[in-house]
Amino acid sequence: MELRQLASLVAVVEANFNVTEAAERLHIVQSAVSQQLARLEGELGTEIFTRKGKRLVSLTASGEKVLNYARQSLALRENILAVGRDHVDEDKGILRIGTTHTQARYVLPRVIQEFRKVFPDVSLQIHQGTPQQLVEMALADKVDFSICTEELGEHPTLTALPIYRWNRVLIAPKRHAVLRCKPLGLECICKYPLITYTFGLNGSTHLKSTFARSGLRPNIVLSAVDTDVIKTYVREGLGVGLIAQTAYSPTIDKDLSMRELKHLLPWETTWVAYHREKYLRRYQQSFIDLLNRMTVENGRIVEPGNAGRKDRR
Amino acid sequence: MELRQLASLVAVVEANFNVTEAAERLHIVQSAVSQQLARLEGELGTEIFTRKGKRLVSLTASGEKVLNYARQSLALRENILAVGRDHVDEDKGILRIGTTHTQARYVLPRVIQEFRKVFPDVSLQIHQGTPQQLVEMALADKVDFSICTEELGEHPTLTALPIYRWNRVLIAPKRHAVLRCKPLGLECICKYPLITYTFGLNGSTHLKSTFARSGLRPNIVLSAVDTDVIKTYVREGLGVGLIAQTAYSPTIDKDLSMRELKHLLPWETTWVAYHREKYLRRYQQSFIDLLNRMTVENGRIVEPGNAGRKDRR
DNA sequence: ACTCCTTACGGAGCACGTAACTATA
DNA sequence: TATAGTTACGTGCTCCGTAAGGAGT
Repeated sequence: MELRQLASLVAVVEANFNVTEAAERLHIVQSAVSQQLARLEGELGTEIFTRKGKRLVSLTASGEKVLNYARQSLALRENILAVGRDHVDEDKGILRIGTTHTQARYVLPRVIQEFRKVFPDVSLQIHQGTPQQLVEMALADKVDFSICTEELGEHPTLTALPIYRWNRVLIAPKRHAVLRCKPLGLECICKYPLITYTFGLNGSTHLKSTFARSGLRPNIVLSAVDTDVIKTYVREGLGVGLIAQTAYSPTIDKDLSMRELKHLLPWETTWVAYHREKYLRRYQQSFIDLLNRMTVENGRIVEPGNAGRKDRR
Repeated sequence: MELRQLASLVAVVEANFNVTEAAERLHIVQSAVSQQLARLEGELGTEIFTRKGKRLVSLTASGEKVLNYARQSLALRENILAVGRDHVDEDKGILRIGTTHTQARYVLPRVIQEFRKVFPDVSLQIHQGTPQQLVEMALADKVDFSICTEELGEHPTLTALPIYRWNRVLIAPKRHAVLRCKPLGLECICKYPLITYTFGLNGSTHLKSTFARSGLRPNIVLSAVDTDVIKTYVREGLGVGLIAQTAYSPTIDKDLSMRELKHLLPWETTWVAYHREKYLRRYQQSFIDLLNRMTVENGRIVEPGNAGRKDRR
């Protein structure tokens, strides 16, 4: 039994039991994949797939077990290859980051700039997705690690590290009625149509329950995955925006008024997470270290990688 | 990179960097192993071994990491093959048990008899060793699981399950002076030369500290790994024996007097343990289930596999 | 009719074995 | 000098590709 055969098995499953597509992903012809599968089943003396005539339909009970082990084997191969690449040139390679729009747009630029100074020969890939997708991507090694606020902290096969804590701010067009509320409270905010992040993104899960606990039903007229979209509609006068403080820029957004809501809304933690068994190359570890040293002051990222405020949590 | 290459790497390390010996274990010629290693190092682009001229001396830093992953890969291959064998004939195969002399001689026979009734086509292998060796054997998959009283419960990469609790009895020739002690206490026992298990076997670690805590220094004139050896010397009049209650047979040992010491000496737990990631075939799981259902009454194994006393722990 | 999988067959490459060479103890 | 490892080369097997055949939608 060789890894080649296990790779065929995994590829076929990931291609929804379409052998032809699996072959394309493996950059070999379809018949070769068929042969590997036949060889594997022959060697194990058991059917891995259930079939309908010649078509593969699903996995047998044994097949499920084998698949599980096969995936782990291939992950180990990746680790071994990574050890090799690290040794050949430990400052050169690819870094694949999975994250949400908001992180990619407002948080990561400073970190990435810092990272590029130290590792100019590492090419960066940013893969965007929902928190659920980011978990999948980290588990399947489609990305080296994922960064976002939800989902990451809970999965048992991911190692998750907290990066920073943040809260929301309210944004509204200058002279909007909400700005006259003194003091600014939840009931007051709820009087106006709200625009905020789509449920399940950027910590909106906690947000919802906070309003619920106060017995308030916010009127969310629009939700978006994307802070820029929210700002746009706030500018259009569609409503009042609730966005991450890190996403508010006093210079770019000077046409919008901002109010902090730290005292009203729950704090969120943004995490970085990677597969528990993954070998991290030196520069990957360095990136995570940079994230950990990242300092947030008044919701603005001050200086990743310097001494800064260390007592952040 | 294929498993064949990783197998060569592991074999060489396990043969103390002797390529010739590794080749013999793999049932191929030595040059073939050399080639596989060269191929692996070539593909990784890194030296795995440090060399003295042509001879392999040790692993490099990368080599250590690779070896670690390689071992895990090969363990996964074993699991996959086991899934296959389970499917081909789930009641047929080999069961390799690692254990100490005392377990093999006094505890396992009843369990094994029961097991053979259910799985007549499983061939059994008993491998004996010290608790330390048994841990190694379980970790390296030289045995399917290990059974003994010490060491097993602590190792993090082993799954350990308690089987039964036991204590020691005192044995002495009929009419020996120690038998006249009423009540029988530790001080009294310490007046006579003692014969018991060698340190690190059959729970003698706890035994030592119990005497120490009472401020007593037992005079252990002979220690053995083997209960039968202890009995022999007790019969010779060399001293008083402290053995596991399960190892005393009223019929065979009717020339020796026995006294329970439950109230004086610490209880020991005998464990079964296997590698945390190991796939257990059906009959292996069944054997462990049998061990778990094993019932001990007055230190005698009553009936493995029946209802019996279930409130044992 | 089209897609998809299997099987047969041929060529290229890889693995293993033999053997000659080289280096260490 | 004996032992151990590398390198060279030949043979057989594996793997991949092409292509034909059968099975499902």
